[in-house]
Amino acid sequence: MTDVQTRKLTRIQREKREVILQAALNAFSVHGLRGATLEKIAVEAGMSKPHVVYYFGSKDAIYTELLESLLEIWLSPLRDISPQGDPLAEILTYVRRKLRMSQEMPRESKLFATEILHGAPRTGASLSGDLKELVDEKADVISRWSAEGRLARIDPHHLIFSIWAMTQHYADFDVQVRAVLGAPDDAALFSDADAFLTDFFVRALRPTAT
Amino acid sequence: MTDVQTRKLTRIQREKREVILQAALNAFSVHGLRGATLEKIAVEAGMSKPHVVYYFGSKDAIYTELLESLLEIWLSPLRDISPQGDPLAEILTYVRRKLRMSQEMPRESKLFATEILHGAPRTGASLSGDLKELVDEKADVISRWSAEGRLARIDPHHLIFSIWAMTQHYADFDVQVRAVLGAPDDAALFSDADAFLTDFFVRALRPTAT
DNA sequence: ATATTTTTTGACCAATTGGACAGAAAAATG
DNA sequence: CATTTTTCTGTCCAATTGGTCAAAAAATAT
Repeated sequence: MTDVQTRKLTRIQREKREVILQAALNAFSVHGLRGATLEKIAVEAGMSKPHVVYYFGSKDAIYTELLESLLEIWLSPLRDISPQGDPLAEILTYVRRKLRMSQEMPRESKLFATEILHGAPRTGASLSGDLKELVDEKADVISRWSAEGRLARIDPHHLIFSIWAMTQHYADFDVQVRAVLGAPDDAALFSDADAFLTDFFVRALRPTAT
Repeated sequence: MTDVQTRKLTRIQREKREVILQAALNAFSVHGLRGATLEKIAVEAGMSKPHVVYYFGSKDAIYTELLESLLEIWLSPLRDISPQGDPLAEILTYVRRKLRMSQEMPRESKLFATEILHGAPRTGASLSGDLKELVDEKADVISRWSAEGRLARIDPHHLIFSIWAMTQHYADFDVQVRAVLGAPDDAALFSDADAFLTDFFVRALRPTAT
């Protein structure tokens, strides 16, 4: 076997691959797929360029693997919305988890953002497949809540878009946010954002008294 | 003079430059600065590669010129928020104008998005300068409205961020939006988004009856 | 220790690409 | 018409870059 496959990996192999993936995440999230070079990734990973290729075969493969391995964790907050819970609480929890992910995983957020911004050439299938299915399912739950009068009447798909947009904004466009706010520290910024979003969504989603 | 400068341009020069800028906007908004090639821009503009260089000097110069020339129009809706108008109406108008810009100028939106996503290396000054100044000014207006009880009490900066995020989302991540919604036509999508955002911001911003 | 497999790299290559250059073509100027 | 200036392109170049290859080094197995 001339290529390191993903099937049966030794501990060392898994660690090396992880180091490369982290270095690649740094590079890709800042410069995009074309902007990041194998050279840079290799240097940051502390190994030679051919060694990186030895482990992944190509730059593209690293990028794709990153996206795929992150998709699961990326969607988990949405997946965890429970039809059994309290509607407003469930959605607020979702909003806050997404915001926390923006704070703790900004590189991953930017990786997805650039990918989709550029047309999602290697994610398109997932988008209209798994993602659409999951979103439709949760949209149904939200619709039911609205119909039962436990939540404001609102388009559930666009509601989900708005949550994505507002929470990811703090990671993807942090440079702009920080420039406008005058470079606040991370804790303060995300604390303010949390308060704002909570308040905002409570207002928008609380069912109107009849 | 060996380079075409921006001072005194003939009609023909202005037209040629405009053709190049349009071609470049197409390329940059899809592939980003590094992903777009001079070759592609030249082909799409219907001229040779050195001709493009003749007019702008470098690929970077085209990119920078695009950003600069668009900044003005991009911020105009925010600039037009009037302290004299009705608070809710002013903000709803702003939201709708931003949404319309997402619909009519998605390439421009993506151009800014990629630029900021990648750290705004050639826009940073504008962000913490002109942009911050403008946003602070309008935030003050919104704060006053809130204090006067004409608008919900809300953090004005984060409100502006949320408007940016939600409206630009429809342009920047349209691939994802369309995938999830099942490829609706443009008119239907933006009509729905308009209805959603209007309703959403009315709920969130209407002052609570005391 | 010896053989074998796996890991790691230096040297190299082909393709891409931004752009320099010289000069042709066209237009403006006299 | 002649000349000068502007517009435009074919050709070429140097730098970058993704990736190959042979072989060294290290680890593992016998």
